[in-house]
Amino acid sequence: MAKPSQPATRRGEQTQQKLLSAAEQEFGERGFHNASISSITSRAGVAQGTFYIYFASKEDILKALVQHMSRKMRHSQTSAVEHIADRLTVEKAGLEHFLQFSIENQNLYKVVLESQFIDESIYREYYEKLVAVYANRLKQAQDDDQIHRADPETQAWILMGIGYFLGLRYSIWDGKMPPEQVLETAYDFIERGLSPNGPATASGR
Amino acid sequence: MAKPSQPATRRGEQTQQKLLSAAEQEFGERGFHNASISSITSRAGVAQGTFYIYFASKEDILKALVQHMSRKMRHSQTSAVEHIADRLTVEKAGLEHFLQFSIENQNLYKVVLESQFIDESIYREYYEKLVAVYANRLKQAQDDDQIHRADPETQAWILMGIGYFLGLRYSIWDGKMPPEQVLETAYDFIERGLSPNGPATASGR
Amino acid sequence: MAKPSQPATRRGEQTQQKLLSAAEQEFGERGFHNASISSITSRAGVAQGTFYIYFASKEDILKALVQHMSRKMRHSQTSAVEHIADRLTVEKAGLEHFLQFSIENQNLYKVVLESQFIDESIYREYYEKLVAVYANRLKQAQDDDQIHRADPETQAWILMGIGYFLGLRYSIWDGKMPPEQVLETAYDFIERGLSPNGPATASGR
Amino acid sequence: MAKPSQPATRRGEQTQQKLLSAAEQEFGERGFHNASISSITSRAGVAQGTFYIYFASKEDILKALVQHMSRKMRHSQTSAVEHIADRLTVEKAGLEHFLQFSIENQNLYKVVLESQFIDESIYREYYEKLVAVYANRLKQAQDDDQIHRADPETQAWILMGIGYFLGLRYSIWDGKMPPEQVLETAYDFIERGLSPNGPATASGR
DNA sequence: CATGAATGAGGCTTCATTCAT
DNA sequence: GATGAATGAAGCCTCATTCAT
Repeated sequence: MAKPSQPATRRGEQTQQKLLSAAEQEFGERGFHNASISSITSRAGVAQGTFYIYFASKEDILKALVQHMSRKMRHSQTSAVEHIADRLTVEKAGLEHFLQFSIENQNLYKVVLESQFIDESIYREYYEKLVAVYANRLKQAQDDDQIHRADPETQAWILMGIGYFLGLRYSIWDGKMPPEQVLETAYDFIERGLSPNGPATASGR
Repeated sequence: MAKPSQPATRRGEQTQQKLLSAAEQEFGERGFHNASISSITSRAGVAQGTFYIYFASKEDILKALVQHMSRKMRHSQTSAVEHIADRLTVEKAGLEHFLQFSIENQNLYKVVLESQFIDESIYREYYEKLVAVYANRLKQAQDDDQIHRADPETQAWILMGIGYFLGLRYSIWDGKMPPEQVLETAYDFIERGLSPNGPATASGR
Repeated sequence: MAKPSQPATRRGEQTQQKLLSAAEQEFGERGFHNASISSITSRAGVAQGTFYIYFASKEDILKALVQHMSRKMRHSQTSAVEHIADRLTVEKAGLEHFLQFSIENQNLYKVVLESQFIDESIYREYYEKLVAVYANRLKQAQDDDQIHRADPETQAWILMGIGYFLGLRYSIWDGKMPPEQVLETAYDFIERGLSPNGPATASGR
Repeated sequence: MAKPSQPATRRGEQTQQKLLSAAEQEFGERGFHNASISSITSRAGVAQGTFYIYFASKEDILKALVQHMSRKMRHSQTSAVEHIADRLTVEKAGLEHFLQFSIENQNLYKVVLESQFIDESIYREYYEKLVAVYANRLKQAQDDDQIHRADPETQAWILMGIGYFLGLRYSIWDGKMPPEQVLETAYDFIERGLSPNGPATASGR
């Protein structure tokens, strides 16, 4: 019942890694509920019982996977844009990078999405941490007057929403980057939405 | 195995309805996989076997539910905005309406979201039909020069993405409409993103 | 519970007939246990409940089918050979006729064979009645010194056994009459086995 | 879904054996369809789930049983007659041995018979392998001019047919060897049918 | 006579988890 | 650390039969 201890030996570490990789594939391909521990151990080439040396339960390994993806995604985002000076460009690059990352980590990404139906808290945590990264970036940009001033957290959810659906539609369903015109439209939308100079509309808020 | 036939009597129709409502609650509250047919039939006040007179399987009733929600959502969207003349206002109203609708139909909405992990095709169908509604609306607005000219389908996915995450964050997680400042930011973003007059940005496209 | 009464009207008679034919097909094609009453009624074009107007249970209609086959088979055998004078020829013709009959009544025949695993008594009755026909025929032939004198009932079981396996192998499995050389060998074996003049063997019994 | 692997330990082997014996009894006594896995496992003294460690399904264990019987029967036949020199005597001894064997292995034998209605292919395989043993024996006898020359495979089906019905009638239904006069008649029939010296019949083929 | 909705018991099968070796 | 046999609860689904209309 107690959380299994961390591996003490190199061999143990390898076994744990094999289990994580196997679970990533199994969950990604068949979904959490259709996945079975025995499939995971068999993919990993270990006996069923071995699983419980490293993970307390099926949900436990899911959580580990989501948290792993959480770190990976945030690092990926950060390192992808940290060298870009222009803040508007940053957000467009962030989207592109996210789409690329989704393609390359399809299984892990699906695991994250599905986690909301297994344990909402790990899913919320994932997005709340990610939103924090975005919101922070946006807040700074606002302070530097490089983007439009508004609630940065909401801006972050919006950007994630855009990425989410474009990612679903293209990265997950089609397995490839969106066509040029789609990216154009998306970049354009983001640029307009975030640009510090509002549109000269009559209703001009 | 044969697809259950449609009810031939009034009584049958009522039973089928009771099952659909019961499934909506059960799936919404416990999720598809934790839901059990016996819970559904017991909520509906019928015997377990009765379920299979009307639905071929657990997945079959899920599909029926998603398709029901699909129609309901599209009608709701359409009728909510059809009397609004200004096209930019339409899209903002559409978002607000969507968020309200999500709160009022939480269970059904969760069923839709989860369906992607049970049968991707019904989930895709749901969103592709919905996107068509939006894209059509946007295309016309473009033709009337009331919104910015760009790929209307992508604009539709973007708007849905914004609604999706705001809906998840507030309607589903918090069960209420987002606070004023969030809506403000979202409306603002949409208005800027769609406004026919581009923002006078330095990077000016 | 009580045996359903015989149909009183012409319409009822037709419905009963439709059910019997449907059951013959259904049982023959899918086997007794995989057959379902609802399939039978649906083949017959009547409602499920109608079945129980004519038959007390699933086993009841099986019994009716076997008894029908029993009469049909015995009539067929009798009428096929009654005009043949030579008693040895009769038995060879009986075999040929049986094989032909098995092909033409495959479904019914399979029903008979399977009945032994549903209700042994109806199966026994079927074969005991059939053996009586054969044994009677053989007894008379012996009395006329036209075949070898031995226990006629055993001779009957033997002839049925030969027919049974040849029927299984060719009529049921292959759906056609055995090749010439097989029939030759079988006729020859029967002729030798039954001929009034024993073989001139050393052990000559 | 994956085919259960063979037991890796002695304990596993024993459990598998217990399940096979339990199934033999259960199927033999109640028939395949009335038999239940839970009855089998309870007879074997293991939990229900244990069954599926060793067999993929109810049909799978049936198949294992039929194949087991197939080997047992063929070995039994072979070893029972291999020391007999006279080929006619061999076939008569083969029949007697078969009848005895059927009594001693009633349950297993019933399982074989019923298998034809569960999976025809395993039933066919059973008889085709058995026929091969007989046909081979008969072919050699013909080559040695010890029996009548004819299609040996057909002769084999005929001998099996004789055994089949006598076995059904006496071993299975009555549970004992046929009375003397029945055996006499059968032996006589076989001897005449197979004897190298044809009967001096008028129609003399 | 006929309908078809309803029943509810029963069975097969899966699988996360435990534990003795 | 690792194994793999064993558990047993739980769930989906089928189907013969009944009955009100």
